[in-house]
Amino acid sequence: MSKSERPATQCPVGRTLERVGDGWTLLILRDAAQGLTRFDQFEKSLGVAPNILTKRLAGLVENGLLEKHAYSERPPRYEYLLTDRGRDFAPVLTAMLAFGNRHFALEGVAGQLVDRETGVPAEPIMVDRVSGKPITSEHFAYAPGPAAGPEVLARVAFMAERQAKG
Amino acid sequence: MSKSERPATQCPVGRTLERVGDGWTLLILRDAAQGLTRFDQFEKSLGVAPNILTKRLAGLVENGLLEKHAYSERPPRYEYLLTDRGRDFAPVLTAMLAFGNRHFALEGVAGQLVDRETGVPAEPIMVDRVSGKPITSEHFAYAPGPAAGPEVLARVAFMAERQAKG
DNA sequence: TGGGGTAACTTGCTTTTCGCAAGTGAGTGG
DNA sequence: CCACTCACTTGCGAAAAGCAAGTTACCCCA
Repeated sequence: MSKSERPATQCPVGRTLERVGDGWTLLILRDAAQGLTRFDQFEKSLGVAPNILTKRLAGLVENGLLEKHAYSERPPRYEYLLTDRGRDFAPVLTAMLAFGNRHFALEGVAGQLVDRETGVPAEPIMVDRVSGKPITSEHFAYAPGPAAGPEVLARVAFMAERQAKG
Repeated sequence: MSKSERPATQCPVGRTLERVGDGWTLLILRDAAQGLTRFDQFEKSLGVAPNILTKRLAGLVENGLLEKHAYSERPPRYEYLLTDRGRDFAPVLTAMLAFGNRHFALEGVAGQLVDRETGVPAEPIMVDRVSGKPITSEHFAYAPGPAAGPEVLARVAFMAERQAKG
């Protein structure tokens, strides 16, 4: 996507995508969630070019999802550890995992989340933490928040108009 | 990322990213979920170049998330409608929305999901549909499925080894 | 009948980014 | 002291993205 200064969206999805909405970045986060920490581990696992990896790791550190930590001073060696923010990204990956299994597991499920105790595969869905209601368009709607600017308001207005008509 | 034939991952997250793991593609899906259907609506909303938009829409159609539907034959006019598969992608966007609001809403929340009846903002989390347990690494682990090949098995083995050590 | 507008693109060109290969620095192991 | 590991950087050609303009096929209005 363009690097040039586009006018900084307010949309929370857009905000997320601006920072981590890159293929390699998401794969790095997947691998980090599975316990990879070192440059060459990511390099081998992903088959990514080192210059690209350097950039993506720097971006993740800059945005606070990874922390660069020296585990050896001489020689200088680093590992990249997930921060709390990075760990908090897990639901996005979980949602992608579930979606991939539902739609792109042609030859059957290759990897899945299972209950540690029972071994039963999970069926991850999104619910509201408080009410427990599943997040569907039936129960929930996109609405402006306290900081909503014209961009979001216009979008919500469009959706409302659309709902009224059709 | 590279278009050249890399050896087709089995990882469900990887599978998903291969097909829709592109910034513009994800933004198109966001907009489609909010009711946009037409070429020029996406073009204006996203500020994306038309040649790029054409490619992304074609990719989404090819992967079965959108359907190209003629709403006028003369002149030929098309709209792009979410398929069931496309609608099923919503949890990923919801997870990104929640993540964005938790971490990148500097000046306050601009857009959020609210309960249609009560107007109370949702706090979307992932749970197992059957047991209702929240999807955390405490309760759930990544495990090979019936179709797991060496790639997934090696990854799981690595994670287990890592867990054992500390 | 003709000028303007809309919608959904395509084409051509420039700029940016990516991917690959090779190189570098600071060590460790034999 | 030679090979090897790790975490990179540099240089270069290829691929992709962005921009502007053009195209097709209508409809509307006077």
